[in-house]
Amino acid sequence: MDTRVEQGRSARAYRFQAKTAKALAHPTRIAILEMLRRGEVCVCEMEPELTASQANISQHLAVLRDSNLVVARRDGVRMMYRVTDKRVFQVLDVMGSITHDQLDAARQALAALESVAA
Amino acid sequence: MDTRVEQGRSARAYRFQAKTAKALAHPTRIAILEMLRRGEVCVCEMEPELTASQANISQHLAVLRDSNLVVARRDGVRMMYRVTDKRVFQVLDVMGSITHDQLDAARQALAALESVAA
DNA sequence: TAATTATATTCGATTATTCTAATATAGTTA
DNA sequence: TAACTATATTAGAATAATCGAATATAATTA
Repeated sequence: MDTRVEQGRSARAYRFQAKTAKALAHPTRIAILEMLRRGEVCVCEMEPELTASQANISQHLAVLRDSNLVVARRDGVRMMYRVTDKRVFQVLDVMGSITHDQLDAARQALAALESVAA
Repeated sequence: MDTRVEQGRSARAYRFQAKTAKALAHPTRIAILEMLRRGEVCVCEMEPELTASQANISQHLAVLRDSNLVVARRDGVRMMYRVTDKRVFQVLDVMGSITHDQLDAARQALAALESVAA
C-alpha cells in the first residue's frame, strides 16, 4: 500500500483545501471577507472602503465565488454578497492572530537588536 | 478620516495575513504541514511520503520558512522541521472541514440531479 | 582529504495571478 | 425604448508561482 500523504484519498482533499487557501491569499479578498462579517453586504458598500477599481473588486469577488466561500444574490440593480460558511471567519481569526504574534515577535527582536546597537 | 478597510492600520495586516494564506495555498505544503502534526520531522521522512522531487520539497519548505510557519534545525546531516505556531493546525482543521462540507454538498447536489435524470 | 549523504539554491521555462482599460449585461427610471 | 446605474466579463500586459535540471553547501565517514 502506498502511504504517501499526497497520494490517494488525501491528494484531492489537499488540492481543494489549497484552493480555499488560495482564495484567502490576497489582501483585497481578506478585506472583502472582513466586511462580510457584518452579514450580507452590497458591492456598492464595498467599493468606497476598498482601494481597488470596480472591475478589480468584481474580479476578486469572482475568485471568492469560484471557491464557494461567498454567494451573491441580486436585489434590483445591486448585488448582495454573503459568506456561505461562517467558519471562514474562524480561519481569518486564527490566521490573524498568528500573523499578529509574528509581527509582534519581529518587532521585539528588532527592539532588542537596537538596544544592543545603542 | 479615511475609513477604507484596506488602508491605514489594516492594510499592512491584511498583506501579512495574505502572505500566510499564500503559504498554505499549495497541496504539497499542506501535506508537509500535516506531517508536522507529529512534531519535529526530518526532510528525509517527508520525501518518501510526498509525490515531489527533493528539490521541489526543499523549495516548498523555503516558502514555509519564509512565511515563518516553520523553522528548521540541523541535526548532523539532517534537517529537522517543526511548526512555529500550533495554531496553523487549527487553521488547517477549519479549512479542512469547510472544504469537506463543500465537497459533500456538491456530491449531494449531483446525486439529486442524477436521480431526476434517471 | 576524498567520497558520500542530506539538503538547499539557482536558472530558466511554463503556467497562473493580478491589474488596467474597454466593453458587456441586467435592472431601473424617464 | 433610451438613458442610467450597478456590476460583470474580456483582453492583454505585467508580475509572481511552480517545477525540473543542474549545481552548491554542509556534515559525515572512509
